[in-house]
Order: sequence, then structure tokens, then C-alpha cells
Amino acid sequence: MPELPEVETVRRMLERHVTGRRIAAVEVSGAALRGVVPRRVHECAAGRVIQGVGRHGKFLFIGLEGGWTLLSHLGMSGRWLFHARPPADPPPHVHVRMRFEDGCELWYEDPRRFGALRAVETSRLAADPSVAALGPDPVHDPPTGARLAAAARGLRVAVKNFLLDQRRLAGVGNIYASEALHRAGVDPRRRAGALTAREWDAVAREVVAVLRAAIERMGTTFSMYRTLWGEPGGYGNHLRVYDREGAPCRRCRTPIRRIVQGQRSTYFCPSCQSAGRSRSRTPRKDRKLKSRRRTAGQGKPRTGA
DNA sequence: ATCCTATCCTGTAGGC
DNA sequence: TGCCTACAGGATAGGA
Repeated sequence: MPELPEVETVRRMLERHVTGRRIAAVEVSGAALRGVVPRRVHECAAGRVIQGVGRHGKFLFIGLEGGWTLLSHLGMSGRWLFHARPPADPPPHVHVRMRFEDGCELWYEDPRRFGALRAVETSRLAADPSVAALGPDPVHDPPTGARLAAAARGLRVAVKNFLLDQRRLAGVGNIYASEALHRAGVDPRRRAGALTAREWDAVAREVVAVLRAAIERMGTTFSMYRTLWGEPGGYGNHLRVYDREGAPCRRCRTPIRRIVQGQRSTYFCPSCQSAGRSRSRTPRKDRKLKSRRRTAGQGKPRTGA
């Protein structure tokens, strides 16, 4: 759901619209978020100016003056929403309301409460256990095939699950793991330790490519993710395999398959992602039928309208 | 150490 | 129409 491109989209919007604002008051609901310490968030944020917003993987860092940082993870259903003119009655599941001096408000909404929010001292941010465990961010520090191959050496876990492991690479989630492997032409069931150098090169390249392409379109709204303004992301129409079970592969028209790996859905093309060899990057010759896509199972990016 | 499973949680979709 | 159940998956704890 919110993966790196969605979190980056929110980061950019926060950076632009809340940096420099002073938090006049913070209202925190009692609801338990994962690892949240509401009172501490309240005490650390109230009265301080937001100095900038950073990100590593799926974590957001909202930097405050005075040496404090709000560490935010959106989990499955978390959203930061900015209101220039806050509605009178907020929807349910708004757990944090920050009011700025000029009356604007920033809300944290999270129906499933898988998200996390806590205040940490900025000097100790890198040492925070959940941050310290993260691998490199693929957008800040693009991986090479050689590096991924070295990290995967000897591992028997499926390459799909390897990509989901935040200790190896921080920010790839279920949607983009499937997408990157399809783009790279690698079967998601292959053991990570068994990929060739050439395959790792393709995976490294396509992970970065799909994340960047999704960032450009403000992420993928599969169900709940929204931007700071409550808008859905625009990358859903560009997904090649995710949530397209039975629909024709956009490259070869073979029906997309869905399997379950580690209790999560994986989508792939059994033809393009054949076990054993990575496909060439030769452009398609037959581009005859391409306007009759728009298949069933194309997610439900309810625009809310 | 690696790998796998269950757990948290609620909105939504599908079946009857 | 409405109730009921299954399903979706981020991180993490705990077991093998």
C-alpha cells in the first residue's frame, strides 16, 4: 500500500507545505498506533517549527527545531492530510491533529492503525532500532546488480521475498516487488541466491526504474493511499501485473498468474518471467493491439467521488 | 543466521 | 436487502 513512491510523494508535499510552519497545538487521540507514544509526540511537537521532511524507505522523518524528529510510518492505511480550512467534524480514525499558527491543520488518519508515530531525538535517529535495521534506500542510493547479488549470496528465500525484506533494500513493498520482477523478466519464485549476475543487474535496474516512474505519478492508489490533499495516486493504470490476475500480459498477452508467497499475493507473467533466464530488453515488434487493455481486475482506485 | 508463521486492524467484497 | 466470512498486507515477535 504506501510503499516508497507513495511515501516520497507525501514527503515532497509535506516538505513544500509544512516546512517553516510553527505547530501551535497537537491533539492526540488515545488510540494505540504501532509503537506510538502519543504524549511524547505531543510534548515534543507543540510549539516547534517544522524544519524539513526526510525519508528512508517507507519511513518519514519530520524534523522539528530543538533537536527532535517525528518518525512516521504509514503502515497499511496511514495518511497525512493537510487542510488549509479544516472541516468542522473530522472523519473517524484521525489520531493526530496538528494545528498551525495560521489555522491550517495537518492530520494523521489511519483506520487500521498499523502505522507508527513517535518522537525521537534527531541525534539518535540513525540509531533508532527500526531505522538502524533498514537497508539502503534504492532512490537515494541506487543498488547495483553486484551489490544485490552479494547480499543474496547463499540465500534460499524466493527473490520476491528478498525484495520485500527491508533489511536488504528499504522501501519496496508488495506492489513494486511484483512490478520490478516482471520488468526484469525474473520469475518471483526463484531462490535469491540462485539468480545470475545478469538477472541481478536487471532487477537492480528495474527496481529503481519502477519506483521512479511511480513517484512521477504520485504513487499507486490500490485502496487507501492518498496524497496530502486526499487525491489518489496516478500509477495504478500503469501497473503491469499487480492485481491483474487473468488479464493479458501487456507484453505477450499470456494471462497473468497470481500465487501466494509468504502469505502475500504475487503476480507475474508465466511466459515473460520464465525460470532460468532473464529476457532481453528488445523492444516489442508486434504492437498491434494495445488499445484494448483496460481489463478487469484493474484495482479499485476509488476516487472518492 | 535464515526462514517461516501468526499477529495486529478495519474496510470492503463476495456469498448466501 | 442484510448478515457473515474471507481477504488485503506493513512490520515484528517468536519458533523451527
